[in-house]
Amino acid sequence: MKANYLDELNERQREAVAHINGPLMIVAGAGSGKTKVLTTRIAHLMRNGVDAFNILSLTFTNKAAREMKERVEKILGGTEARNLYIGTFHSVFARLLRAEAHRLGYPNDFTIYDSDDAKSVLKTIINEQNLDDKHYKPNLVYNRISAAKNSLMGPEEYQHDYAVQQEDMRANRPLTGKLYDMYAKRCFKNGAMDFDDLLFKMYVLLKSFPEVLHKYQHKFKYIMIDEYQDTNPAQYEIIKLLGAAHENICVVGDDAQSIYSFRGATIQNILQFEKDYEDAKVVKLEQNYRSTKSILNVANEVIANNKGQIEKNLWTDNGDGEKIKLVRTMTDNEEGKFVAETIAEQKLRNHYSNRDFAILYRTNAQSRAFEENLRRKAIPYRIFGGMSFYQRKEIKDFVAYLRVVTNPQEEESLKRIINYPVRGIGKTTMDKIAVLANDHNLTFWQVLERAAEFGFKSGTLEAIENFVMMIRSFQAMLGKHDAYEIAFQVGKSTGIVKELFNDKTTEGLARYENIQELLNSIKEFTETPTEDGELVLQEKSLGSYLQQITLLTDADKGGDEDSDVVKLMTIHAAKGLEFPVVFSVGLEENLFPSSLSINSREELEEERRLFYVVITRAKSRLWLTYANSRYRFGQLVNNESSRFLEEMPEKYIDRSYAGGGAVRSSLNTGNGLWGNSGGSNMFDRMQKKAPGQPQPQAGPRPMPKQAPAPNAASTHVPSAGFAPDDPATMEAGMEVEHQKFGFGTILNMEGAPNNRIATVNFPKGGGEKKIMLNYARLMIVKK
DNA sequence: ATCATGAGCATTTTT
DNA sequence: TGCTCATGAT
Repeated sequence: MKANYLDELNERQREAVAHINGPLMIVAGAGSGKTKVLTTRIAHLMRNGVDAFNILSLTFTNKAAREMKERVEKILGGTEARNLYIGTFHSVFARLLRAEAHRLGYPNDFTIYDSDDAKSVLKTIINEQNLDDKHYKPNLVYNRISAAKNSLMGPEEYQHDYAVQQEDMRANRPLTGKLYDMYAKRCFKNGAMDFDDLLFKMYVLLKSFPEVLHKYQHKFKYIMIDEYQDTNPAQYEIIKLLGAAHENICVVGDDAQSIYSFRGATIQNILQFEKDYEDAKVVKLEQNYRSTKSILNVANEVIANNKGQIEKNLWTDNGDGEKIKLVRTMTDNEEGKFVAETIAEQKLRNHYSNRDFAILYRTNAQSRAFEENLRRKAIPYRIFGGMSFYQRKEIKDFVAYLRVVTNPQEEESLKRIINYPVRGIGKTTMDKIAVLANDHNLTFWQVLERAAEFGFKSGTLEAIENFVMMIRSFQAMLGKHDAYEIAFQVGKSTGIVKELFNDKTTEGLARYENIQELLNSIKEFTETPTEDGELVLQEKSLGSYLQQITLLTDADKGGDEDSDVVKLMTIHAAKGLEFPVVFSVGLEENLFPSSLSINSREELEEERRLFYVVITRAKSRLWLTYANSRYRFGQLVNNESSRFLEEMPEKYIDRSYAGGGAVRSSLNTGNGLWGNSGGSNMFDRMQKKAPGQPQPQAGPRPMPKQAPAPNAASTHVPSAGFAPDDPATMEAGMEVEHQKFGFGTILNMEGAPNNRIATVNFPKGGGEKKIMLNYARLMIVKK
């Protein structure tokens, strides 16, 4: 262990680290060295005789957990750090529940449902109840159930809680409570827990089994919680229970960065800490090591508009740095173009690498314009978030097999795979099975196992029996083989891998690669040495693998972690990260703040905290951009600039960039604030336009893509003797015919030789289109 | 039973 | 706009 680890801390940080026993709250401003303090404190505890096995550290994301583990290891050296219990709430509780679930009547190999799985179960139930899923939208019902669980409210209480019932009545969904009840029962029957159950059931477990509570209280003598401002009531109560015996609870958080109330987090938890633990020590970390003065001052001034903050004064020794640049563009696409160009320019001017840049937005849907423009300028990038690897169809299908193997009572997965690949067990048969299962009070799997008793047609019966036999053969491997061996066998015996391999379309190829990647990740899982303490069962089993992956997000799928790429992500996903140069984009009313969050002070303040978070991600340079108009659901809409822009102190803002940026208040003060008066006229003109009218386009770009005349694409009749030509023989400039789009000219060719992509202009077929030649066939008309 | 087509809907944010 | 789901044709 490094001897001088305390010397590397400032006074406040040292104070926090040195506090060993009793409750401690660390109010850690943005960039104040929070992770350093947490990790050093763990090391310090161990140095002072605390056994690593007795330390529990809970984080919010897997990434944070991993980072913490690594940093503690670095401080300590050796392997002791491996005995620490560090993980997210969800993953740690999943692991504990895996050891204890039988007490609650769940199989220890219970399945974890992600939100898609959960909604799918709900949808089934809603339809079974003959309710209209347009009105009882699975999404909405799921959110209600989720909120209930996060405040530890079970189906019984839910249905008897007057206020809750009133809300459901008002929303005209009085049966929500009933659905909650049925959903909970169905999950139980399936041996499955959703994300919220991992917290809820953990609480129930500790509350109902004093001996279990005692066991873990004794085990986790020291508890640390990161991002405490984002905990919800369920997490709060669990911590309270676990920590009650020793009260060695250390929470770290920043009320100014609480941005997860939509998920049930309550800022009250952090504001209340001192009341909950009267002898709590409070340490404030107020020195920021990350950002320039300009950036930090802007952030401070913005967040001062929120009420009820924990008082703190974040300051920095860093230099003033450049002013924050405010940029207005006409359209979302120009916003993308501006950002891409600025990145290219900054790379040259200030010798930045791609990895130094982050583009941060409010919603995932905003990423497209940046992707396109970065690609155009050949700047490598990576998008974090969005559709997760594990949400892809082929992955879910494959994982469904693995789930059925470990937990055959789980119906969602069973339904998913029973006829994939096609084996003649279609809808009719499934309906019949559902009825049988219901009538005889059996699970689907039990019906399948006893199919012979129920008079299926002989062909169907044979298909079912083969299926059952196959699954059983996998199950027979469970005790003797690790996750990879079983998964490999599944891929082989079911024919999935072969089927995807034989699919030579682009999508088929991608799917095949994804499955290979999944198999690789399973292999990697089985080959990574075990690093955990006593509680672990069979760490390399298929069951424990499945337990993990549902809790992984795209961002956790490491690998090219430090590759040199520009990073694109939502502001939420960027919390806890820092970048030399940040582009905070889409700063418009209705987008940021979101139109859904401007109806109450609380919601608006959360949006403002989000703005605070994005500003404080930046180390040295910060661009704030917004567009006058952008496409939303295919509609061009005009937006005013974000109200938050008006809350920033003028002296740190540079409005001259890119032809000047405008803020609403500038409109009132007339002209002259902008470096470029042409921009102002343009802006005025835009504002005066009646909504819905076509907007003039600025710049050299052509008018927005003309919508093709209705049916233009479908009226083309292929010439007699239409025969596709070999893609390899095609070149730009040729005239070609497409069966649907008609005649056109190839403008450009790109892509690998075996996967060429042509940009073709079809005058009568909807204009420019990108055509993947491997499957859209073209005939050469003229070379 | 599978595919193609079109209607309708969606956007907050994520473990 | 682009995706998902339901529907209907083959």
